[in-house]
Amino acid sequence: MATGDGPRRVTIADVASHAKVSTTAVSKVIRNAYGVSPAMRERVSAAIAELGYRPHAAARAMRGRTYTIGLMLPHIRNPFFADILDGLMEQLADTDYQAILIQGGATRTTERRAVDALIDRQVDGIVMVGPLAPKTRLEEVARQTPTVVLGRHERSTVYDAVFDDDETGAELAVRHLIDLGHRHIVHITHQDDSVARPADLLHKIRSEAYERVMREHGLADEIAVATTYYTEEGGYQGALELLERSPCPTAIFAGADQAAFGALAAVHESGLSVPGDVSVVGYDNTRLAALPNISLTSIDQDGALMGRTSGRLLLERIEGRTSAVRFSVTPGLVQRRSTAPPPHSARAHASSGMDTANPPH
Amino acid sequence: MATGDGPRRVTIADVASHAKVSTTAVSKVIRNAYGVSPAMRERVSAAIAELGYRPHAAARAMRGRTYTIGLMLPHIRNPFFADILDGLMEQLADTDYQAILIQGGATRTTERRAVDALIDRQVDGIVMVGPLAPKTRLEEVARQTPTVVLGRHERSTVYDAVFDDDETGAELAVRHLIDLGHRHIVHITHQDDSVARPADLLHKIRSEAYERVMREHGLADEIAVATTYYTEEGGYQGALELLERSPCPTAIFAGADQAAFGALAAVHESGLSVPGDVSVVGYDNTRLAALPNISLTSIDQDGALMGRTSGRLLLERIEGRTSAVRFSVTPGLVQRRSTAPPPHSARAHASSGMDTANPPH
DNA sequence: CAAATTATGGGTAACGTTACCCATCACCTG
DNA sequence: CAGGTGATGGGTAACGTTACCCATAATTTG
Repeated sequence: MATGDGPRRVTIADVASHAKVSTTAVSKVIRNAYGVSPAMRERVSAAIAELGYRPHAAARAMRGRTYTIGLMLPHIRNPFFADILDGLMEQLADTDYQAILIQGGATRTTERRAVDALIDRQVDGIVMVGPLAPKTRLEEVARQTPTVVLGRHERSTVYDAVFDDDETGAELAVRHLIDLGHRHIVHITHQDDSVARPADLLHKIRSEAYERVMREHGLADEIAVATTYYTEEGGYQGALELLERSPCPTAIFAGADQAAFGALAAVHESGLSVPGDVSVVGYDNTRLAALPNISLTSIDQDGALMGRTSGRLLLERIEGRTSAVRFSVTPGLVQRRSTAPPPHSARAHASSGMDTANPPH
Repeated sequence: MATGDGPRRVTIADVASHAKVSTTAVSKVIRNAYGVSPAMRERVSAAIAELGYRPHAAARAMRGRTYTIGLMLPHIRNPFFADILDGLMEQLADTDYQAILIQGGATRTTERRAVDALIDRQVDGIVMVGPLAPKTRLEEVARQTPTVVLGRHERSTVYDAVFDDDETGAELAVRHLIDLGHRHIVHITHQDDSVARPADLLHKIRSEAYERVMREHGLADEIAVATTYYTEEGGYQGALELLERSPCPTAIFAGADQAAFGALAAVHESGLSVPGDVSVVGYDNTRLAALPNISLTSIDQDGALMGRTSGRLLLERIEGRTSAVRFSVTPGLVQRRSTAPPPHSARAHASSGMDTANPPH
């Protein structure tokens, strides 16, 4: 190995000899453990400051805590996750804990590798955002390390769950479109290779709520779902596919803002206007949705609150709580200019279908 | 501590006794070290597979490598960073290395804490994206751990540098606006609390190139810079401030797409149209810029390439390279519909052509 | 005032892995 | 065939920290 290691790292032993006390004493001070006199604390703290000592997290990992929380995100591109991270870091700010992120990717395999990496690095707690793994795997992880699962709905006794009421959120979106007078309402959902029970995955819940509400309003025949991905590219492809239907849909409910952005692009490229010809609703109410020239109607869920809560629950677990907690946030509709009543029956579309140019890359 | 640790972790000793060899032998096999016969390799591999052994990264950290690369990002909200991460992960995909991320935040203090956290966790290499720290600090880090600094321009003998030619990029942007006939061109830059030499920070380089090009075209008197942040909010505030000038600017060059998005919002809110009244140029060419109803002219820099290169350089350093490498990518202008000639004092060019940027009303 | 209790500090053995070195053994040389 | 040379496998001591336990001093109790 080539690490031209500079001056040797300051260790607990250096601090101990400098302060003329034992390493045990130093360890107790830095951990705020029981059995240290104020004088001792003072003395050791001074030595620590003087030498610029920092505990070696990797060494701690062998014996005690690492003061590290691992956050597994499917992908960092989705700005909604930034809200979650902000919340988590806010919660951790006044503690000794550090958050590290790892990208889980789009498949169970890559996700597993990522979470294993977290476990191998001996993090004290794990937050998994929208994991694909089956419940058994989640519980296996949770038995090794305190875990919060964010975005899944199943009930477990070994991990805590934080989620949005996706059922209600999707219902708000579809109802909003129906109330505006739409009937040809289509949906873009997310494809995954998960083996989890569909009822526990947020995208399944959203898409099933879509179908349910449609049926409840006598629109069973209008149900059409494109199964692509909660990404721009996925939304773009899904919308292109759905816009070829006849009659052409007048409203698209995308399961995530990212997908809605792609859908907007597809609508525009098809020569149709939003919301003149097609209304679009997203989910997550990311900041981008509020930009005036996107102005996307979306379902708001409080990502920062979810992040803060995840952090809090993890700290509680680390401190010893063993009972499982479920925390649910309530979504709300934020109406913007991407939704409007459908065009009147006798309307003339610009020729649809033709210009399938380049996807936004 | 409450970790209800499940079954004890499989260790190298378990593998050794199961395969009836020494722990040393197992260690050699998993590290691909010299001195193992094919038979031995076979035998140990079988035992590893059978027991589902995974090396304990935290324990490895005490002796050898952790096979971990740490990526420090100022903030994950900027989608440009996702490109960098994609590149880095692509480069690492076929190796044993894992990437972990850490958010550095907006100040030197938080950044320092983040990078220290990486060092304490004994990562084998660090990529720092747009760090605020002074060069001395970067070199201090690099002496402890192989380091790539991404986005800064200074020359160092202890770390590798990967960056975009920001000078050229900014020049492309400003020239483009000048060529279109603009004179009242303003700039939005990023504020930081760095103590680095201004000439080494990418936002300084961009803003100085803006001023230089303006001067070279006899537009010294038109120079106006808002110093906010490379964020949506920053771009919004900066644009509001700049739009109050008299005469009103006809073009805004934002130092980053994120800021440009905010600027677009501000322009719209001021009742002005893009590009009818005001042209806007961004930097980074993030995917969002390509969305039809944003359609932002931007300077493209290949983030994935920068990420891949960072990974490669780090692996080389870990393998023993000690000389310093500098890698520069060349930016290019991607013209979209957010830029057009300035409105003419008295003429009937009446928003010719592209009215596209009108928000869906 | 002796005995019991509490408060405080330190010694030591791990934790799981790897670097370094040594012991063996088979195979070449000349 | 003695001595040398690789190739292969294993023993052992760290790495920096903390949990557990014990020793001592200080205080309270009966």
